[in-house]
Amino acid sequence: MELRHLRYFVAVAEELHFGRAAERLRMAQPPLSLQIRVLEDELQAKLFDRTSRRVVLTEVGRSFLEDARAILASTEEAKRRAAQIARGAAGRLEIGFTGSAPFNPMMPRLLAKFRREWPEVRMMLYQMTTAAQLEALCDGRLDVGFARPASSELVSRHLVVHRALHDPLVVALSSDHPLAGRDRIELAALRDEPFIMPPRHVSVGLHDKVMELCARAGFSPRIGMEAHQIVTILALTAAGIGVAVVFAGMRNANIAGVCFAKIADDQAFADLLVIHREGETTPTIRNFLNLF
Amino acid sequence: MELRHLRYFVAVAEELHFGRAAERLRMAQPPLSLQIRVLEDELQAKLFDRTSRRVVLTEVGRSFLEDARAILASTEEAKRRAAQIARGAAGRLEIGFTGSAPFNPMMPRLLAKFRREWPEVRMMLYQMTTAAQLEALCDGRLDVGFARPASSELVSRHLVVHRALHDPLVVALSSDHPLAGRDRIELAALRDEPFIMPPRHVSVGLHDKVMELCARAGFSPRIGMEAHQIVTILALTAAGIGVAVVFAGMRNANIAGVCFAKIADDQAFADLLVIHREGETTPTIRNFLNLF
DNA sequence: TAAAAATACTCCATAGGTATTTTAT
DNA sequence: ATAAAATACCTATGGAGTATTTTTA
Repeated sequence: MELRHLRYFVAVAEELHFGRAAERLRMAQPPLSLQIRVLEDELQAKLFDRTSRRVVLTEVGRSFLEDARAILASTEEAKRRAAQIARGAAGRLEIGFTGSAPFNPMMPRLLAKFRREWPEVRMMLYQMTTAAQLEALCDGRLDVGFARPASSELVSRHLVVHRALHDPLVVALSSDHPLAGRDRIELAALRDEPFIMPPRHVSVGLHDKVMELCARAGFSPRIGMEAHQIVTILALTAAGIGVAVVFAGMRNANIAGVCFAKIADDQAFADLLVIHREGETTPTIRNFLNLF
Repeated sequence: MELRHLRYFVAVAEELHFGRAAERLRMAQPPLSLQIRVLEDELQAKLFDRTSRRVVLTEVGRSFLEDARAILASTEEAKRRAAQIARGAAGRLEIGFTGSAPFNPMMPRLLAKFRREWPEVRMMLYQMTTAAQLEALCDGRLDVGFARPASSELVSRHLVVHRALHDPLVVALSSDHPLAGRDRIELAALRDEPFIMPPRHVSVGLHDKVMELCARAGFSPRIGMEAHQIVTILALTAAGIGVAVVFAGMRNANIAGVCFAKIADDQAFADLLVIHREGETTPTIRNFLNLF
């Protein structure tokens, strides 16, 4: 059985006349009769009771007409959907992001813009560590990731990065801290403070960057405590347990008892990157990247 | 697009290997590659990203795979359903019956038996006058009818009758009537009683039969009242308004205050007939008639 | 008898086969 | 170097056309 048989059958069932149906199908009547017979043979059931004077649907024919119409409609729908996805106007986009990414309004704004332009694309959002995102990007579980990998994490992977945001690093201090309220401080002033940091394996980029900045300021930071989540780190600084270096976007976290101060070092930044597979041709992904 | 394309596509999508898919489809690899390309051309979208080393589904391909599987499953389902209806094992059976028919357990029992043997067939039941049934049978709105037509009603219609039940006619009397309690009475004994009857246009068969029986008993009945429904006629006899001749099955109506008596005339019967179209070949109808 | 479906046959488009080349790891 | 897809070309099945016959209201 082929869709042709269904198309022919529906035409005859609608016209109840082989000649007119053939005309509508732009073909001759005999091959149409033949194909209907072939269909009947395959179904092992008569679809029409026909004499030379009139053609009527049998009970089987009435049932099969509904089914045939539904199947033909499904194929049109499938074609339409395929074309839509090919244009990037439908389908799914798998998006990874680190816990800190959405605190800067840039990322939420970007997602909103994409939604506005491509409302039929389902955006799937997954909070993941940078390392997990790189892994997932490589084996196709993610399409784009928002993260701040150390350049060492990118080597030999077929990934491309794109700077989404120039994100300065700031110092987070308890409001009770003597330096609280300063607009800008030298890292060296914090040489004796305990630092609160993410474990290196969770956030290689930030960890190494802080180490590098401290080294340049002439000291090696004492790590007072480690916490996986940036918001946890901020809560700990609010409690006066130590100081931390975090992304400027975290000012938006609005955690009570925390003050922020710029760092007097022009290398004090950790840009937010959008990461995707090299040579990715999926239109949905291309549409997303074209928003920049 | 033809179902063949979908079958081929699903095979390749499942094997992710043109050679193996071709083997599974019992065909050579080159025509398979060609047909997939034809499909892609029609959809105006690539379904696979393929190199000579590996084949992977594109986003469009993943979506189209779901659709293709669903469409192929629908066609199988449609074929299965058609075959079932062709065997008479599914579909609908339109059944007409006069108000009196179900009072004899024969008809309910028959329906129950059919339901047991062909549980997937939906029986549609319509209470209709005999004349309406004959009309509906002729133009296909009914498949079988339970009625007692006068033979004059059947002339020149392409209908066939089958005796479902030998149904004696009995006299219905009020319990207060002097003749109440008799097992069997002569119709002549009722010559002075008002008769309660259905209007002739509603029930030609019963009306004419009563007239004929009375004529043979040597009188012409005085029609005291007319009522459309047999149960109404019985209620009126219970009230002592007159006597009536009804089908023996109506004893089961259990209406208080009514007595029944056999009629001393061997022509006092009005068999219940099953009526259907001549040369009807629908398997559902054949299955129903085969229950006799 | 006339309208319409079925049959008989013919033809050619294209699905599918075989042989070979290209490509990517 | 090799496995696998693509390309080139050929074959033949069967879908569609034309002419004619059969059927039934």
